[in-house]
Amino acid sequence: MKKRERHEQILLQLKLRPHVRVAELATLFGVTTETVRRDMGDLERQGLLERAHGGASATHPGAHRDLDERRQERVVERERLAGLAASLVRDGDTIMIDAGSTTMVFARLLAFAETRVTAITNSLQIGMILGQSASARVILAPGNYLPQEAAVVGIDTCDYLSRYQVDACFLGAAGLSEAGVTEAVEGFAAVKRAMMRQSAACRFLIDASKFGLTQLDVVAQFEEMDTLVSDRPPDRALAACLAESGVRTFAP
Amino acid sequence: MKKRERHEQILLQLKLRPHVRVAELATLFGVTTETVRRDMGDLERQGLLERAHGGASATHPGAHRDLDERRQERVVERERLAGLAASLVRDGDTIMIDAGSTTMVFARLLAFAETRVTAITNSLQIGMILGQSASARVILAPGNYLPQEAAVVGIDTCDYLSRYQVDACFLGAAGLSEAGVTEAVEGFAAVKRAMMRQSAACRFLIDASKFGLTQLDVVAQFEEMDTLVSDRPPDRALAACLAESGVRTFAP
DNA sequence: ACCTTTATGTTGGAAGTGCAACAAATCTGT
DNA sequence: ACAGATTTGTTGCACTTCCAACATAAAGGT
Repeated sequence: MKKRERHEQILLQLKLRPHVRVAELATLFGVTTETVRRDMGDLERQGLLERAHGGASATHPGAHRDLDERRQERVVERERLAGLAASLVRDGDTIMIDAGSTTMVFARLLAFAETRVTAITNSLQIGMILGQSASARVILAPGNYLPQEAAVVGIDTCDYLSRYQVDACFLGAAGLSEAGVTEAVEGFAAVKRAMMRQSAACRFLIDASKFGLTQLDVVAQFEEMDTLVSDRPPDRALAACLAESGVRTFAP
Repeated sequence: MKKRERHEQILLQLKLRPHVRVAELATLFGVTTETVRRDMGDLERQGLLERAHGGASATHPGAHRDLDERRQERVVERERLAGLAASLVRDGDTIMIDAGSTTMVFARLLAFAETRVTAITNSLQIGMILGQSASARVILAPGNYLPQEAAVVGIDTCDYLSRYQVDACFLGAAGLSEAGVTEAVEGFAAVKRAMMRQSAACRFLIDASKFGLTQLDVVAQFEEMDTLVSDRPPDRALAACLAESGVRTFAP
């Protein structure tokens, strides 16, 4: 087994569980612990994992090249945003949840709060997180798997969603500007629109760093939004657009 | 600083970085390493973190303790079995893969071998593993999410599967005896049967520890099996049954 | 084939960690 | 105040891991 293979295997393992041990991988690969240690050293220098005593951990999902301080601040703010959104869900609600890093935090808080919900999602991670909670019922949509996002998209996904009618949908987005809500990942916009069609209320979870950005796919006009949840109030121009279309905005 | 406070702090830290160390937290909190160790033990029992040598990691979204534990067992045998099964797949094949710890290893080897396949599965983990491979196309079935197995089951799952026709299905099982192939997890048997109906060939991946065991749900009679892949040849009686029904057996 | 570079294995001692048993301190309900 | 439960600290020992230095093996280029 070559070095390159081991490196890939280590990273693959870390996608499946948060932590691997040096000794464990050494026996699995049939090499010395020192070799695994060196492998981990290489990968750590590339920023692909984080070393720990006796093993290594996956770098936090969604950690690209942001400064640590910003990353921490963002976590806190995103947590608050998601907390606001979670407070909009009541026991017994049926909801749809879109794939995304913000909605993932939302799902975790929902699971933690043990809100009794039935949730339909196209995100595998969100399904797994919310599925941990005994008080949640999770239904996963089918479709073509998108590895970068750990979600499914495509016609099957949209078709399947159209079989349900729920109280509300919680959607993330990559941009919010005068053009409306926009998305960058191919296939996501269609899924979001499908979810909107099947929901009595449509709530967007968009953190302030997305304000003013416009991406390729238009997901929704202002008129189609019911609620915007964010970590900061939008600026003048955006706030005017939102108010004009009667979008309720939640922000600390 | 009270216990509860420390617990919250530990979890907060784990939201900011993937891994914390016992010693580090001990000095931070001003308590003994033993205390931190106990705290981590508590939190681990609640499934809120994952212990590691010298520290703890955040539970990875989508990591599963029972599955991880099961994966630790019989690694070598399972690897060999899965390798045999993977060698039965050719470039361009369309296959269905059942949820299970053995089939998960199979999927990993398939991804590693970069076999060009289109795979349909009801297992989220298998979808994620195989989806990593650029040469695999993964289609996920919908359904009710089963947290213990990280898979979906139910009528939707079976319905959806019936829309496809594939070259082969690769199924695990909890028991193989004179009664045939049997399964213990509720809902799995129906999915396996649905997969069998849509496949030209039906291959069972069953390690030798399952020989002689009979579970509640009968998945298949011997006549319905095409191939058995295992890590050891079955004993006399079982081999006779298999031979009589023309089941091809692969075992080292 | 040769040399150079790289990768891997081996070793021994230092340091870190886990565990269990016990003791001390603190909390809790009556 | 008291007894009992819970929590925390202490200690000793076994085990694991780390690190650095060196030896060996494999790979790659000319």
